[in-house]
Amino acid sequence: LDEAGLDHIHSHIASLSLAPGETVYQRGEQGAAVYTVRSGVVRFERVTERGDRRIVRLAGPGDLIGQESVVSRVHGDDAVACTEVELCRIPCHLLSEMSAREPALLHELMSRWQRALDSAEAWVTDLTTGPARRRVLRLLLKLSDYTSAQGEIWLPSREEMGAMLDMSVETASRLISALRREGVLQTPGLRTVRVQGEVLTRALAAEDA
Amino acid sequence: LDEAGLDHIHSHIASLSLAPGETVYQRGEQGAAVYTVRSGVVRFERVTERGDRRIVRLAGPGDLIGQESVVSRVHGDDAVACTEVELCRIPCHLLSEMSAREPALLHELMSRWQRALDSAEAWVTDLTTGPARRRVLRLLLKLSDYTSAQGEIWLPSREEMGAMLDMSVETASRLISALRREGVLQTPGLRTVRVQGEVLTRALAAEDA
DNA sequence: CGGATCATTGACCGAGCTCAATAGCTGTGG
DNA sequence: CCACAGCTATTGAGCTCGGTCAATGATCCG
Repeated sequence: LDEAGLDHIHSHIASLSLAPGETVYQRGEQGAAVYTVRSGVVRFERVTERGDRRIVRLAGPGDLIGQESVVSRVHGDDAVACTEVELCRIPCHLLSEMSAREPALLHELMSRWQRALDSAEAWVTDLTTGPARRRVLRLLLKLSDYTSAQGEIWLPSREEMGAMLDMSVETASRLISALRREGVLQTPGLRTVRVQGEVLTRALAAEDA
Repeated sequence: LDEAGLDHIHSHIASLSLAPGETVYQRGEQGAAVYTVRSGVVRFERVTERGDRRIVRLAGPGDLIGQESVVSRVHGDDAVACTEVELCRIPCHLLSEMSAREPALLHELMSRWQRALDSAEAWVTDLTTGPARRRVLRLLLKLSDYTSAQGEIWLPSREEMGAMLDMSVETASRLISALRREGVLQTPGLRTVRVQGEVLTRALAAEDA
């Protein structure tokens, strides 16, 4: 890409930051851009027929979100910031322009789609299977991918955990408390958790035995 | 596309049919082709750390499977025929050739990816949420999308239902029996089921109330 | 006909839900 | 600076849904 091209691109890419709870987009909207996550965690949620929220996937640094806009599909879920989040907003028309010049970009785009699909399928096996305690441990393992520079991991509210793992807030709370007592995790702040990967892995192995 | 082009394509596209239980591909393999489903139902399954099978998604007529091969990713799950299945096998190199000539094809491909992602996310909200009876009813609703020409719907074995809905075979059996007694469904054959959409919808509404 | 596999049904029990009370934390206004 | 209101998290008590174990039918071949 030449100099003028880069300028053109930058002038159209906006970076934006969201506070926890703010939404990137909502179900049913027709988006005009895709976003890359620079920092923080974004959740995708849907509402069941019965009316309860269910979190179906997470995205973290490096992930692409809102791809459906590229194929002119309306968003199928709400995308909401879980933590402080920094995003890059890339308009779809820009993406089209760029990919016309650089076909490898399309390959990359498809690759991201597959990554999202993978993570949605893994969600089912990891977080909706087996006893509650195991699901909580697997969630912690997944969240540890999003460890911050200071070595702290975002700990969802109990209600969020419930929506991710399909359990009541009480059960989530009981299990986190139990793990704290057992020394598997510490909670320096209300929304942060610290675990030793080693200990977590051992706890999971014990669970799966 | 000209005449010669079509010949070229047809000479490379093979249609194949699988018996129930035969696999299209396996986890970890590096596929060289994608497949479209012409008839029948294909399941995608993964194995949890603990060793139990979990079905994470289904594909039916019109769906594309094995897209990950396009971006040179190994398959993340096993694809297995649930029923008698007819597939079209499209080698990836052919897909590349064609999409170079016809860019709309790439758009279509991405659209299929999004459809798969959608269906994986819907799986979580529909089939892993709430009490067992509700999950069974929602599964029947989903399967009714694959109703055959004779108005019969494929009914999974109880073990398969267990792997889809994360429940024991006994619970699946009990619930199917109960629904049969209540007149919500009939099972003319062991692996086929007949339901009135109307009745099913009402049963679900009662459930969600 | 005998053996194998899958579905059904029963009895019992425990994980996790519901309801309810208590404890912490945060912000707001006096 | 303190008191109070509004959340969220924690903990307890009791009950139910669904799991486990086990026995009995139903089907399908060989």
